[in-house]
Amino acid sequence: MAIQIYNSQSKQKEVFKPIHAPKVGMYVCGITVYDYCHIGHARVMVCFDVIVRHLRARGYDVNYVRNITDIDDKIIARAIENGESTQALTERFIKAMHEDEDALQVLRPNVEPKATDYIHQITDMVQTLVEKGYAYPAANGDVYFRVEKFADYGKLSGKKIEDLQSGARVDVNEQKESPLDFVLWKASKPSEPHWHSPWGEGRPGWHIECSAMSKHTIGEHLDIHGGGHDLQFPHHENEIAQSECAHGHTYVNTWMHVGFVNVDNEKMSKSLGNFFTIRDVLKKYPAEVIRFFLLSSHYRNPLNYTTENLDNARAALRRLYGALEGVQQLPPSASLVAQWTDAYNAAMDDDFNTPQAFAVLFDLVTELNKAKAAKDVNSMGQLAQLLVSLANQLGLLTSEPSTFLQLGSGSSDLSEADIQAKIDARIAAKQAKDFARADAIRNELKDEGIEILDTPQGTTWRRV
RNA sequence: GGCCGGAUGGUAGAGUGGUUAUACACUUGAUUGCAAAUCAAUGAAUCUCGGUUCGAUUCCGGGUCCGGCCUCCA
Repeated sequence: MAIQIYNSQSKQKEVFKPIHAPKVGMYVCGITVYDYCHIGHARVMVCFDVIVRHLRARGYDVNYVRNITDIDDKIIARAIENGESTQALTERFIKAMHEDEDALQVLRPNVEPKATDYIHQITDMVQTLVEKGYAYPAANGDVYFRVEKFADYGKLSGKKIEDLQSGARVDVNEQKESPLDFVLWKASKPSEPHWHSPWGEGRPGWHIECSAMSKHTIGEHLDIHGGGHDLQFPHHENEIAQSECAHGHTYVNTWMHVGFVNVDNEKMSKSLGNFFTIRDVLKKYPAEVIRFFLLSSHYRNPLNYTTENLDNARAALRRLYGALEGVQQLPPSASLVAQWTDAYNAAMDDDFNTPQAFAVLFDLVTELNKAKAAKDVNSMGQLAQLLVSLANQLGLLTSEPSTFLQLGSGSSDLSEADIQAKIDARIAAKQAKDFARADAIRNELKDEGIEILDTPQGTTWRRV
């Protein structure tokens, strides 16, 4: 069964065929590091993390590259605002980004190239484009890409050059031959960070860094290139123009774009100011709940950020962990593994359908709970281990069940020892048939946000 | 204005040319000292108007509404 991936360029699912199987070259546009990452960034990180994990689980040797934009207008502006160097600013936020990713169980890409480490490769590529006539230096020291020279311009986003020209939303810039032309190299003011180039002191334009860095970390022809949906145009369109004109052949086979996280059904974005940072949300919800939430909708669809949806994710995750609680895991039989792994892979092979994969996990939970009810120690042990191993492929169920279930938002002062003492007292009361006392203790705990569960394996507790 | 995507039960969210997942919530039964958890059963949806078809939620066309891109954005 082959993996099918929806290609944004062809607008349909295609059978995935790497250029040099089993190797896969995959490049994802990362973030511009001048602020903390928000939940929209988290979605892109988590979705591509799951995509890479699944490709690897299916036997591919994935070279996963995700860049870091560490020089641009906003970085310069923020650094001036803060009275610090751009380097100090970007290093701080790269560190913060890694902390957020680690919390969300996002595996690091193989390479995280930074634009400022590839200036030479960038100027080389700009030089090539100038030599081939696809780019031109302007009088002020900028270098622009000549969009009309590239016949395929618009093939990714479905836009036509004529439509774009009449759109009139492009900057009027005297330096450009055409308003659609975009900057490859920007002349810098003396006070700004700058690098030497054949066209004078300056810094790279945004789009060119990805063309240059993908070439030098993967190659001229990528299997997969991804990013947020808003990058499709103009960023990815411009990358295609640069790379295909510089190299003279196809740049990317499969384009993947992750849908937005919305707030009140509107795109969450820094410019709209309606964003929630990952670290803000981590104060309110366990990281795993956030990860589950981000994967609960298909990656291409919009995802609405609401407390209801986060709470729902938490409740769903509690069902998964609840099934594992008190079960001694056992190695599953080959037939059991085949049955459930096939179902799981069928979901994930179909354009990484995580909601469908979740459904498989929950079906497995139902079987596991049945086995628990029947006290079938052998079945439940095998099903539990299978559940954990499949969920682990999604970066989920990586905690001990009791650890997750006892995490809470409640602000109880009770220590675990206090809780255990009350539970012991209640058990004693129950044995003495003093149910009024037992219930009183249970209510005391409930007021503290602690829920008591009497199970065949003994009394356990969790936070509400 | 140009281009693109979406509309599924109370909520979230998949698949499917015929019998529609899964989760949360609701109802009933079993279980429990009573609960909780769990199991079982039940209820509950495919925006609208046409077309193709024996049959459309699914395919095609029109409409309505929502969102995105066209300017920095994940």
